[in-house]
Amino acid sequence: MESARTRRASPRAPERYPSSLAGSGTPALEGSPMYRAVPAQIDLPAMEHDVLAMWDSEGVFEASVEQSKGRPPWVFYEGPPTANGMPGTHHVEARVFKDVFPRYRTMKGFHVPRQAGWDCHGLPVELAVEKELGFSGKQDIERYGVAAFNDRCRESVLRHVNEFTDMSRRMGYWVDFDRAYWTMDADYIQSVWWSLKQIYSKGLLVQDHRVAPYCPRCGTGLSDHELAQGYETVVDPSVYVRFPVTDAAFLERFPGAVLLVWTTTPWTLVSNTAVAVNPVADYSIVRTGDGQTLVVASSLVGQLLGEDLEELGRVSGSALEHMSYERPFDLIDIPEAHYVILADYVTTDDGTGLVHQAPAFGADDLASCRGYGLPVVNPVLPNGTFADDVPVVGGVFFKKADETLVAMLKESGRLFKHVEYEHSYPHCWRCHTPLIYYAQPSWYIKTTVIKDQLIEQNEATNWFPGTIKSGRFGDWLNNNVDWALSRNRFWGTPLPIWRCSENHLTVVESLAELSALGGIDVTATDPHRPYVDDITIPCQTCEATATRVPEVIDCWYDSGAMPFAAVGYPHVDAGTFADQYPADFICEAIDQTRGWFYTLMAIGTLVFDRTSYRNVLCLGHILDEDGRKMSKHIGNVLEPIGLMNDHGADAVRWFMLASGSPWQARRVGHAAIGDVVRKTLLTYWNTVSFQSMYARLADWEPSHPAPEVCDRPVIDRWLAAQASELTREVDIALEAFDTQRAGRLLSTFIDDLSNWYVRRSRRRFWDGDPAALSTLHEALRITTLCMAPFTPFITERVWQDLFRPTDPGAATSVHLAAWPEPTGDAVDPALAESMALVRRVVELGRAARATSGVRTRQPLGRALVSARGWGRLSDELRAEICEELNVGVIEALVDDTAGFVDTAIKANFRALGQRFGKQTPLVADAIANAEPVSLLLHIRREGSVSLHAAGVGDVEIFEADVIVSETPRDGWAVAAEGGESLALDLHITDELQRAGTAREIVRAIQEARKQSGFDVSDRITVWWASDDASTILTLDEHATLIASEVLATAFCEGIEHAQRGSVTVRVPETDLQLLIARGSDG
RNA sequence: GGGCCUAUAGCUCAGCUUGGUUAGAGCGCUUCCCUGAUAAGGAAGAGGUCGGUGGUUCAAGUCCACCUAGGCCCA
Repeated sequence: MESARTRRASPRAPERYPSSLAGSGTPALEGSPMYRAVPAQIDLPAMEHDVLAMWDSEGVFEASVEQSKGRPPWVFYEGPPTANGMPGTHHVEARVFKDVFPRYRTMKGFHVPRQAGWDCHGLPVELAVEKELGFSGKQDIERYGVAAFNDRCRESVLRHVNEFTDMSRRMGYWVDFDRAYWTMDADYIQSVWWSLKQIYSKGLLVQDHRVAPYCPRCGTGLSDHELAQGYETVVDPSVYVRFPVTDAAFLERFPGAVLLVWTTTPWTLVSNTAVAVNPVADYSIVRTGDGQTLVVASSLVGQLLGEDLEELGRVSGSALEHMSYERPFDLIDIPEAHYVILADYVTTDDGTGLVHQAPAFGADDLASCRGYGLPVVNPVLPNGTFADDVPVVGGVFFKKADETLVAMLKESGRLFKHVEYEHSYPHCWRCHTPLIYYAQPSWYIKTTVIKDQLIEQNEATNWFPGTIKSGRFGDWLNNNVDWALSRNRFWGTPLPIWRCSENHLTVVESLAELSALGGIDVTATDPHRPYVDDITIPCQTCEATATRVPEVIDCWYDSGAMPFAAVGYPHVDAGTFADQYPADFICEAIDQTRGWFYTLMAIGTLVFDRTSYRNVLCLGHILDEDGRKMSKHIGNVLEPIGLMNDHGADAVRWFMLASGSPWQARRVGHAAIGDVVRKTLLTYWNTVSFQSMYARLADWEPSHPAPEVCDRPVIDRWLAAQASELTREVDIALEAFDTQRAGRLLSTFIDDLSNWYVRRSRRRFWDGDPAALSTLHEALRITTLCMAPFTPFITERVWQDLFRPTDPGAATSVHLAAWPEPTGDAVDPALAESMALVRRVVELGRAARATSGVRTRQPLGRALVSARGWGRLSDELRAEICEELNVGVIEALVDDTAGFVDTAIKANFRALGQRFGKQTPLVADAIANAEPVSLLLHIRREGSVSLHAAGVGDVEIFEADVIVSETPRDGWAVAAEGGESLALDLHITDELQRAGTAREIVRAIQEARKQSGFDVSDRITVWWASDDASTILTLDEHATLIASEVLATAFCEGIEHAQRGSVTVRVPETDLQLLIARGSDG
């Protein structure tokens, strides 16, 4: 025994470890199944770097994927980031969630391959390069050369890949970068081509018109993203125009009827094609005071036309459908048009409820007119002027035509009203030219055809949080519009459609097919522009030469195609795909609702008739400490690597997973993350360090025999049950993708472990009690395993120090271990409840101590408790309370009839409400008016009591129907909470007084030992002297106790004999003189 | 303009699904206690019209409606 204690455990050991983490670590313990020494202090970021090095050198990630081969797959898809910017803290957020569930599922026995990916194409990449080159439009790019431009784009994509991989590695995100997919790879592009051919062959890929914001000066369309930057407030004319009805039947009922139509863009009236009304709104036909017969929405009659009028009739919007009218201008030819159509988007809040339709210049207009097969006629040239052959306004810039046209309306008597209208209108962010919504030919995927299927697939998908499913995402599907797929750009997947002069189309699925069709081997050609544009093939219909159409596709299609394109399906690897479709889990932030989440589901449904994911986790955004969005502009960006090097990646991960709700916007800052370190990580670490220190001091090894759990002290049985419950509950929470709940369970358990179990059991650890060491060992093993997916670094460190060396069967990494099984027999709900009561009573005791002013070190004779369930507590549990509160005995406060306590009774509304409903307050009154002591005695004797409640009658009241509080009177310190109370007997006898002094002495010596840097196992000698009789008696009585508490091997009266250099100890409120010194010789 | 989310202590957030009469935790602040692992722990105090209004109910932070403010997405 003594030899073990001479081995220094050294709680003040250096902060850094021997850097080797592997099993061969501590040379002195080679081959010994003992714990490694765990210092109390730890530098978390430094420890994490050691763990990263170990994972690399032992290939732990690869091993975890390898060793699970053949097990049931759990499929995860990585949504590809665009790497042409620096990674930010929001990337860490998503990646933490993408990491924790694969790790958890791996522990649960699944095979979880994780392929990284990179999104390479798209307008943001092009814009970044344009900016670098100082370009201001497409003409610049064409002058520069598409090949050279695309080379720059390719290079730009690669630029920050290293920053992304470094950040991912640093945070412990396990994903396979070596097998990453790149959306610009030739194989990837050909998979996309294949899928587009599938969609084309189903008749769902078509060319049509698309209305998009367009800058007539720059000659280019603008993306939504660009659009958002360029809104400016302008004043436009707002005109109300008369459109005479020409429908004979309607005119017969309402002679001279005129549609009153509203628009803020008079120049589009030249192209008027139809008038839209809301099908379910009411429309009134009214005769005004000056004799006009007007048709307007009924709800707008008053504000538009005033009171002086007569309503001739009222019809629903749908009754007006197909009614013909005379258009305001007859400048261009628009055949088969000019009648009323129905459109849901028409509102009757402003305007007239009748909306002018020019399908070439409005997305809504185009969509509704398309439903009627109306023509799309566009008299405006790409440079923004009306075509020269248009009368009157030919050659005029579109905006400038407003003035002329309004004057013409006035002249022809069509103008009803003209006002100025201030609103925000999009302008080009480069040149401030007002944008024109402009119809251009475009390629569409007709997703509206599969809308019902999409809704069905969404029904079968689990969304976290669930509100997205029917909310944001469900709404989006319900309002589905066809997918405008093509872009008139350069850096993207080229649309694989070849067209001849006769407009026959040939869609190809691969370079191999192109080679076969063209008779030239082009399989080695870069499938990007401009190289692919040079390939021509004979038209499959008419044999004329076919060339590729000029467009590339929306890069969102690229990423949505990753389930198959990432493995080159079907050209490269059909087998892998079959095993990995659909995904069990995907996760991104909420902005992907209409991005990746949609494109994945749409493409999956289009090509394979089913969506590509089962469960989708949708994260809220990360904000700065003040709740603002992080942006370079404000300068509030948290740099992720720096954040992790400050606090450790584990702390950042824990924050993301468990602090606040993942699916809500959250504020992140240094304070919040530092909190995680102190509260959760260091508490866990210190418990580990504690276990290691005392196990090593006692030469204890986990393989040593220990009593069965059921034969151990009650607190051990309690902890074992809690640990078992922990693994079960965390499992359930993670199964439901609820990391917040899992995190709360874990941090609560760690708190219980450290601040209740260890606190209460310290003495047993000092003595090397195998039952205590064994119990804590197992509890830490379970905690470490359950926490491993959350904080992979610190748990790995603990695994290497405590569990790998002591169990020959242990996995070489915690991340190769299986999820801990709950031990069903250990769970005892009654014990958990009893312990909760014990802890509540202890809290009451502490509160009573605090109010009494008697410090805890001063023993007290007895305490009295009133609490329901007290009678069921075992003596063992009552003893826990006595020890913790330092009182001699603790007794129930029951059946008091001597006026020793005050008894108060309150109605328990929850119990009463269920039985009495509406009459609850009456019964509660009856309880309040009853005499509490006799009522309570009656209930306790008979089980219930009958009371008369006014307006109700006689009712039977049980103990559960009342909340009792009993509080002792004078001479007691009392605390009460929630119907439970505790009273401390404050009478201090001389004997108690001396016991208190003994405790003071112990405490003072311990403090001095600590201050002087003695090791916890050092033996000491104590010298003392006093003139006070009581103090001398105290030392006589308690010398043995004091000596054993402070590890004194000699206890000498007379300080004059003390050795040189011994330490003086001050004991407050005594005249005791005390010296101590290390060593056992006096 | 439309949809969704959010609003609880000075700050960060639980609690709301399943309504119950003293609304919790952490951080910060004040005072005290405890300490033989801990950067810890405990007690008390200050700090709340649970965003507002109305409704349902015996009873509303919790359910319903409307409103206000903020955020996100879309026009």
